[in-house]
Amino acid sequence: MIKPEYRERLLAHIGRYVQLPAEEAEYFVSLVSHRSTTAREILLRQCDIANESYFVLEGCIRAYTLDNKADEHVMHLATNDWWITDMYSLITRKPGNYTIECLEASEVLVMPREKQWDIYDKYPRMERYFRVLMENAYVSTLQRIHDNLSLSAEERYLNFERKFPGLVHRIPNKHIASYIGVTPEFFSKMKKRMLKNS
Amino acid sequence: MIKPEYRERLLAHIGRYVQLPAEEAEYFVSLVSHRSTTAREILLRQCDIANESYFVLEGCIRAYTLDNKADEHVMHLATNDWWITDMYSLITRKPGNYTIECLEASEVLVMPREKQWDIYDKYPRMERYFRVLMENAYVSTLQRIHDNLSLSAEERYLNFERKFPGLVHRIPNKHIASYIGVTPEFFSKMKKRMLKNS
DNA sequence: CGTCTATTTGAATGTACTCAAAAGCGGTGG
DNA sequence: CCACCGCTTTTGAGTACATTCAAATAGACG
Repeated sequence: MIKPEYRERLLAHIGRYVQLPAEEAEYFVSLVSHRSTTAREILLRQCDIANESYFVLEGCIRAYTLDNKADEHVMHLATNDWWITDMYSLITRKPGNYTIECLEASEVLVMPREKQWDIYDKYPRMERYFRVLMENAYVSTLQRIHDNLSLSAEERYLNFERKFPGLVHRIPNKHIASYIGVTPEFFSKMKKRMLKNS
Repeated sequence: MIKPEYRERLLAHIGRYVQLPAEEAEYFVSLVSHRSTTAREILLRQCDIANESYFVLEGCIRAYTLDNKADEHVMHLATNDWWITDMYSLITRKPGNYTIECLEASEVLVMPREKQWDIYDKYPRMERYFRVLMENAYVSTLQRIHDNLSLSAEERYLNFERKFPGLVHRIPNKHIASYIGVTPEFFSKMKKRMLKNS
């Protein structure tokens, strides 16, 4: 049984995107299970097929890829009330490129892929929920491309702080450097420079 | 009345993502209208609210933004059988940041936003079509972020040629430079270098 | 307390940019 | 059909932002 507080968190998230009759909402919540993780725990490995999505309640989780020089790139950071998964692998049923790792001990709700797909037929309004989620994820990813092209590293970092307040003090900074697209060394020098000029 | 060939093109596109009864497919096609455009014609201006999506049949259309230094960034290039719109503006009903411009005289099918939203209630399977489109758009946008972070400009250009075969000979190269994230000057030098080394 | 990882620092390097100017190209009108 | 005009592409020189590599320092965790 899922803690009522966590139930409410997920229901509130859904409610922000779509209106649901109580029956459907109950059914949706009945499909997820709760899971506690430790720091550094891996939820999905590169080359595995993603079978689940995770709704983050507490903690922080990253999804990263390796490029052909074996360098890591942090593609997603998820904290309170965000979904995280390897969408490519989830929709294609092929081995993915993402490793999903907990950066802190975390609490998540787990949605099995198969149940998610079943619900689309049973309750079409839930398909709308995920459509709208996808639309928003798509738009914010486009914004990230635009920012990478048009903003300086300092500006991207300021954006990051607005989007993830306080996260810089919770997780290794090299992951933040990777997320905004710079090396850890440059990130370190940049932060120092920003402090001096403020 | 839409040319049967164009009708088929749209139906085939839908068919790649979702199975539809003939009735629903007919209804869907009845919602779009055909439009011929000239080169340099603007379909949507920055700061206007997007009311339509465009399915490109012939020609080439770009969507670009301006950053705070008034530099253009080509966010989308659409050719045969791609949808293009300002998704942010379309879903939020707020003025957008994209200008959508035809780079060649083009043939498009126009889907009014309002009719698209209506159809979600009438035929839930169409909501699935757009959900799946969004999932794919999202995944390929993530891939673009990854490529921008991990590939050299040359590799990004080779990817571009694979994704848009022959387009380099059809449109001003400065747009391609912008799409892959380099200046026109650098793009020119890079192409020269690649020719020499091959 | 010791070990492992993360961060900082510095020097040298490189990739891509800016600015300016010349050359090329294409469309339009005379 | 040619000549012109405007836009695009090319070229070159100088520059900047960010990287790489190496090493020292700091911090976290068992």
